[in-house]
Amino acid sequence: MGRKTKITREMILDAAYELLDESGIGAVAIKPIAAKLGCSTQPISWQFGSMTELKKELFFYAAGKMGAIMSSSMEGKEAVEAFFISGVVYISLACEHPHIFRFLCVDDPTESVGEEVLEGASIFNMQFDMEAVGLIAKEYKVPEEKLSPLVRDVVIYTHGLAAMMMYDSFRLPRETACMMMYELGERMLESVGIELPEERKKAVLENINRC
Amino acid sequence: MGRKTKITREMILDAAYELLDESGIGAVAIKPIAAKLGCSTQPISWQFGSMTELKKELFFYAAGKMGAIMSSSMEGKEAVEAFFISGVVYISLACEHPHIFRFLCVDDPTESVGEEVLEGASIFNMQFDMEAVGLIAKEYKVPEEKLSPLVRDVVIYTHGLAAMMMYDSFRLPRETACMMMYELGERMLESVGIELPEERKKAVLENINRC
DNA sequence: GTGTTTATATAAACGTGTTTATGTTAATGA
DNA sequence: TCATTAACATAAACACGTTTATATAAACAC
Repeated sequence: MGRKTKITREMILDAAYELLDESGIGAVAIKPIAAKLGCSTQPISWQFGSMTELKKELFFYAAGKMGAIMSSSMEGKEAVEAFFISGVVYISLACEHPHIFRFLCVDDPTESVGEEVLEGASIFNMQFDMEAVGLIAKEYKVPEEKLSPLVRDVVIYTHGLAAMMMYDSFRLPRETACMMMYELGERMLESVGIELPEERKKAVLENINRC
Repeated sequence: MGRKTKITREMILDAAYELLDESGIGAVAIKPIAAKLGCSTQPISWQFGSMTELKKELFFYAAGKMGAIMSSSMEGKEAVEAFFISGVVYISLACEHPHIFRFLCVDDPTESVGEEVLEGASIFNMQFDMEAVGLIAKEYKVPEEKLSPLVRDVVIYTHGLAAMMMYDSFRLPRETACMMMYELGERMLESVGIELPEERKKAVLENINRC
């Protein structure tokens, strides 16, 4: 019983996500959200109680969107290819949606999410990659202990590259950045005897616009 | 003629720097600064005109402090050693003064400094390193074209590692991070035939607390 | 000393964001 | 139909930060 809800949680999160994407987490405030939705601030307060609660949910909302893009991009791909694709998507996110990248992967997660344990933040795509270690190790018969630090290094490198691509203070085309990531990974894998066919590179770099 | 100035520009910048270091750029506001100095907001407004102007100067003020630490740490060192030390200092800054690291090396510089051309930001220690390329290339008789991309990759890796060390969402001891940076650089340099004496490593890692 | 200029205090105006108090509309159940 | 309740609007209270208007205090010039 009661009135039918016109302003849903998802509508609010969508509006908040838009503000985040356009102008950063600092612009995510109750009045701008209300303005975007053409309503008063009441429905928002009513649904989320407080802004910190809204931002907490926004974090998981955005992380979910990112995860979905990651998953769909990697779907059906072979292990090594999937690993590189995750890097391409990561870098592309930083280039095309710097505010979201910052919010998810650079900002202190405890500020938005609180002290809860989370698998987000800079460790964001780390899960993807740690899964990848097992798969690649099995496929190419390389001991995990040898492969793991290399993958870790590629992840760190990718994170650094992506962070540099934000707000293009680095002035580097996205394709070049993805290429750099790929080539570093290639060298790393070659050092443990994993050779990659040349057409793989093309297949990976085709995913540059998946974002 | 006129009254003697009690609240100098430097006192204000110092207070702002403290707030930045303690609680991030969001805490750098005129009232907290005034509170720290035990004065009204008037001297601050009077000296800087506006807060954006103050933050602009704060950027260069903080960058100068960082540069001084860098320089003094690298002073008198051999080229390769100096290169690695700059990385150690960079990572240490991220660990010990995350808010300052973020402000200088991660945040969008155009937001604090405006559209002015600057050598700061993520390209921050890049100058140091690009100087280093020339010196190392000369010393070890390696063509700069071969060395340059490697150094660039180490810089990117170091940036990623440092960014991950902020707010210790990565939960890695600083020493370990510095070691990782060193070892990656070592491998890179070895790939172009530059061998490093073992005692170098110790000398570099001794600089871990220079911050 | 008097006046002028510079540096500061006091205090208010203004904007913006959060939260809450109160009232109103719309749906449901009896 | 009427009471109840959920969903919303209106609007105010409050906190904070920035900026500005006005007054006061200190240095110096004469």
